Amino acid sequence: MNATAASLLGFLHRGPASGWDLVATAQATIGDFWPVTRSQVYRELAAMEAQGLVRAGPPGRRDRRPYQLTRAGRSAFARWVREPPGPEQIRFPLLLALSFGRHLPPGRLAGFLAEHRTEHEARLARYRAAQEAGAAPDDYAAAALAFGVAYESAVLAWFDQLPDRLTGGGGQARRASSTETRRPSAGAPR
Amino acid sequence: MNATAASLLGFLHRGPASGWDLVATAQATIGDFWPVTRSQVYRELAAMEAQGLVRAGPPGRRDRRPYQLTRAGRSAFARWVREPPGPEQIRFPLLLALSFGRHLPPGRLAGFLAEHRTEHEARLARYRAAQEAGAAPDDYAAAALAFGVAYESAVLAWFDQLPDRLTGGGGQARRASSTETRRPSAGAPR
DNA sequence: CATATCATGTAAGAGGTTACATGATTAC
DNA sequence: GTAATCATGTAACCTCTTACATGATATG
Repeated sequence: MNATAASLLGFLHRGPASGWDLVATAQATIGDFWPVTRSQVYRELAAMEAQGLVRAGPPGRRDRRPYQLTRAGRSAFARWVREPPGPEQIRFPLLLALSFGRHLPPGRLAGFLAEHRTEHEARLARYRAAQEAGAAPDDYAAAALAFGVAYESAVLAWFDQLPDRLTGGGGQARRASSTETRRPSAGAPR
Repeated sequence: MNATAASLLGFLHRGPASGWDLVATAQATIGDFWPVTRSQVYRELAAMEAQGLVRAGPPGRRDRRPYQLTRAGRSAFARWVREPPGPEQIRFPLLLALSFGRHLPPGRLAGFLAEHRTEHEARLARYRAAQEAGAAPDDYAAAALAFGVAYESAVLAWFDQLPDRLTGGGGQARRASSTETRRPSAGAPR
């Protein structure tokens, strides 16, 4: 039982849902730390139906095919959720680029960093907004959201403590003094 | 050109190396944010040799097969490293378990959290030790290491701000506080 | 001479991504 | 009627993981 499939079983505890629904639910609730694609959902649903973990109920409007938990599915989920979760898997291409920074032309790395910083800033804003809107339905979701905030905050703080040499760009040109007219591109001021 | 293969090309800039060497180098330098397995290394080396990006030099002791960069390999790497790095991929089973916390028996989630916290504590200690030992050969590696410290610190801080209801749970609570006699209701809220 | 370490690889499969392909219904 | 959205699925491919299999050389 893989975690993606198990998560679908978890969502089905709320009631019958179609593949389409499950994609939406997954994206909204666990998408930030456990990406799930349409392809996977339909594949896992088919596999789990074959295993008797879910059952397609009466078809709805359009081509809607709502699935519901079977007793076997319920217990498969219960078994899965009690197992100790594995370590997190991280793959961070930006750090890879950073590691090979010596092979990058001047300013290029600074550009990469600036782009990613912007991205993380946006994500933090999104999480904060969700927090303030009270979007989390329970303490568990709230804790997961808090993780997002903690993570993005840490990433931003990390960006901001990087030496100017890496973020300020222009190769040997470090620390253009108070007159910052030199670099129009990505090494944006914060 | 995938990032794993490209990284191997990157390492080969330091001089010829065997698959074995490259596994060790990769684990030591990028392993924390870009895991690389033996299997991948040998496969990618074979593939890159077929593409003319690397060439096996004269065999060494034992069955050692040192590879070196070709000019094509050098330029393939140069092309790769200039491309904007993609977004980080994170998969965090603990957060998944947390999200489904309502389906966990009391105390179980607390146990998971405690185990992971210990793990992250150890990693932070390792990174801090590496920093203090001056293990980073250059500013780039130092920045990557700093990321590790920032990340692990944030994770620990997150653990420590979780509501008692989640961490204080039933069974194997870490950090048993002075009032650990009450029956916790970890699985109960809403 | 036995054990640890160095060293290379293959096989099988799981899991994930991207693109392709199709059709039904609703809203304008 | 036409565009947007809902809805399902397939195909191909890439990447990564795990386990298997083998042998050479150092070290004690």
